Amino acid sequence: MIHQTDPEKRQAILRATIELVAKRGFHATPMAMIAARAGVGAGSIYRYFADKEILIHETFAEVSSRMHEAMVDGYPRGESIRRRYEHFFLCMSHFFVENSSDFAFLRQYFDSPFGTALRRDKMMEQQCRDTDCESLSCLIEEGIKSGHFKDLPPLAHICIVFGSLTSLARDHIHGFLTLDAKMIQLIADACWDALARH
Amino acid sequence: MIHQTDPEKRQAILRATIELVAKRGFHATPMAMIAARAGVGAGSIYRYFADKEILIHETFAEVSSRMHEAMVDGYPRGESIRRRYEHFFLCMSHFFVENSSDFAFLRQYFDSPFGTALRRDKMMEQQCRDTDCESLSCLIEEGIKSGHFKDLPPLAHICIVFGSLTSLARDHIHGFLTLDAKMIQLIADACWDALARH
DNA sequence: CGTGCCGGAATGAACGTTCAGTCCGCAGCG
DNA sequence: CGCTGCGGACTGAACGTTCATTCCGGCACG
Repeated sequence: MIHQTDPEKRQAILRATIELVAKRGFHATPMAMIAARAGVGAGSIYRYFADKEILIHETFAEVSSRMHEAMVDGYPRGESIRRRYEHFFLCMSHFFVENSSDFAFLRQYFDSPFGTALRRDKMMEQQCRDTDCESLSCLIEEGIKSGHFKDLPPLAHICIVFGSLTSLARDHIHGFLTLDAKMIQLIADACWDALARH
Repeated sequence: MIHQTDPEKRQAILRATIELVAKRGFHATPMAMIAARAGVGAGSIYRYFADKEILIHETFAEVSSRMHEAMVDGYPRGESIRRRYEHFFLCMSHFFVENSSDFAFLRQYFDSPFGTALRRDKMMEQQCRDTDCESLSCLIEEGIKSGHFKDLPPLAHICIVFGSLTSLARDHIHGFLTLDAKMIQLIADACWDALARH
């Protein structure tokens, strides 16, 4: 059994994992490097995580939950669908821009055959478990039913929003364009046009 | 110096690399496995590629050029901007759906810190070298200048189209939705709404 | 019978994981 | 209050494995 005696040390390991995997990719970050960056001995990681794979999965869980928090915080419950859509779009953009390591880690995680199908489901599940359904997918289903949105599979709408957003965030991080508040708003409007009936 | 005595063997190695990296990820496909799948000895790979990194880069070049071909084939030169946009969208969708291993390989390549900045530039460059500029980015610049498209950075438009499309292709391959011809057309229309002024 | 490509065993480096020893804080005793 | 002994978290050198790369005996072809 693993005793997690020092939560700070655990956090340090998680943070080191995020930063290194984000910058170097999973296959190029040895455990020893993570340990060095976290300021712990190589063996100590195994006090907190059974092996490398579990470390990666738990790191994902941590990032995912932090992102979920950011999304739910300040959700304009009960307001118009357009405003709620904008909340999601702006929150995600800001989260990705502000936490670029988290973002890069997530991309690595999802696109390596580490987190395929299963994990995406889990993420959706997690967000939909809320009693008031404060998730993008619920918003989209609502929009389709109410006739605000085009009659496409909900997942197609999600792909348009998420796909655009993550591509933009990536290029922002690589320095190819600048996602300031004004730009984010313009792009949110553009993506809205893709979703909306006209 | 490397003598490439047998072009067929070289192709077999490239194909094996694409399929294995697509399915298992780069860090989980040893050279020995590639050799076995290609039906050659472990040492023979080094007759064609100096090391693993070069093998990956050249595999990317091969996939990239095949994709470029598919894109240029049947380009409706001189027709309306809408029709040319649709050509790109439909070609890419079909290419990704038909060549799902190529697609998965490309995603792995771009999102691992293998092909960051540099490679994306190269891809754009390659497409723009054509005298008639049969590339999506040129199309978009034309659309912005002519007032058909919103006044955003061209790269933002590209992110919306590429990002949506690649997310959709991924979910199609994972079986979460079905990209048939009709669906692709609907989504091309939706993305057009994101690009277009209204 | 020579020549040069080929395969796959051999090699050495690098990695994940382990474990014997170290260190630290505390409890109990003098 | 100080000294000592103890428990367990921590360390990092060592281990066994895996992998990229090399090397050489054999084989096919001329």
